[in-house]
Amino acid sequence: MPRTRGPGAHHDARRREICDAVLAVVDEAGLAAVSQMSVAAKAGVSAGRVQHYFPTKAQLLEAAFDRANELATERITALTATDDGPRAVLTAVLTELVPHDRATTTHMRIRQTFTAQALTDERVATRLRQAYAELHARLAELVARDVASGAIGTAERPEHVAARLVAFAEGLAYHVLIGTHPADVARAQVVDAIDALYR
Amino acid sequence: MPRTRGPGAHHDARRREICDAVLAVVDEAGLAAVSQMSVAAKAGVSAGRVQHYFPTKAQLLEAAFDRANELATERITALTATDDGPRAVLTAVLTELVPHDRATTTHMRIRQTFTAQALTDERVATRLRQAYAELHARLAELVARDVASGAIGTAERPEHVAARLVAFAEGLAYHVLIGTHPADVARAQVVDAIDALYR
DNA sequence: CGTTTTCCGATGTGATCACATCGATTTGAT
DNA sequence: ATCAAATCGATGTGATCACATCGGAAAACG
Repeated sequence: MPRTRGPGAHHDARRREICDAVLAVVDEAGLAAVSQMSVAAKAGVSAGRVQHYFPTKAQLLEAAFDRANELATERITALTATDDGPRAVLTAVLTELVPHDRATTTHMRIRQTFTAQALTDERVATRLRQAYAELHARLAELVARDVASGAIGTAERPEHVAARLVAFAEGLAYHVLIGTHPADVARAQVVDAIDALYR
Repeated sequence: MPRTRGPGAHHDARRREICDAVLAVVDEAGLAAVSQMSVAAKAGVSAGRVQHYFPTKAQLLEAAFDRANELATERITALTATDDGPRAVLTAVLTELVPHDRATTTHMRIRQTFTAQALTDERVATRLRQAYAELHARLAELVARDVASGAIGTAERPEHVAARLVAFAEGLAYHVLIGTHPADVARAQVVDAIDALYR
């Protein structure tokens, strides 16, 4: 039995595979297309296995959303790691929200889908609020650092600046997704919004 | 037979009632909860009538989305009618996108839901793009007027300014909907973004 | 008034789904 | 090796759904 570390390493790996299959189905066909069958087919496993690891559909969706947030956090953390100063990190993170390749497009399609789901699913809503609280806090801290250094001069609270920039980038992102706004214009507008902070 | 105007006045009225019921179900329970049964119950009619006016579910959803866009256009037209100048109209329309009462909350919940649906439903996507093209054109025209008058000084194209402001207002709106951002702050931020144009 | 079309409620049908159940196999601990 | 737990495939079940069908009621029209 191949096991990399501790008991249940396979258990977690299989859960992750199934969650990734859910996210792939959501990306390609939306939440309505998610079922034991479709997920099992996408993951290349039996429907029984899906049911074994996620006895109810609600648990499956919640776990998949957790997985999406986990992936998002990884991406953001990677961008935050390169410590080129708050401005560079802010720019990197926020422009990454605008779909410009397969990975970012998929990511935002999934996010948009679950945001809609959150409107009528309190469990998803709770997770979404938690994810945004963390993102806003991270970015607000970057803003606060440059406010303290004097690079940013504004009376606006750092948390509000962060929330505003995220909302702007996501609003643009949705319009890019549905094709009503060019990705390059959106990206430039995000960069402009950040630059405006430093004037 | 009570008929107000021309043949089929009742026909159109009943279609509208059913579409409004769809929108009510979407608002309260999401697109997943839309079925002949749920819509008929919400409208207080028989399932047979729903099926008669909308033979397929796709037609029902498309008609409901058209109805939502019709209502949105009415609201915007009402705000545009009061000709207090481009700036006042821009402010009125864009702040109206931020949920602050029952009507605006419902409107944005429905919009968010259909935006997600558009990601995997090309018929809805087409309608969504058309609706945004009209909104952007309307707002761009207002911006262009104040650019021509010199009240707004910017090198940005009016269509891009309009798209940017809408994206920002909607991005904030979604965060207000899910409860990660206060409505009054969002509204003030929208007003600020417009004010920035006039500096 | 008659008839032709529209309306619409009721019922049927096949498909899909979430979830339960259970037997067989595999795995991990001792 | 042995046992107990975890895994997992297969099958069953009841519910829901979209949509088809059809008969009668109502309305529009000549």
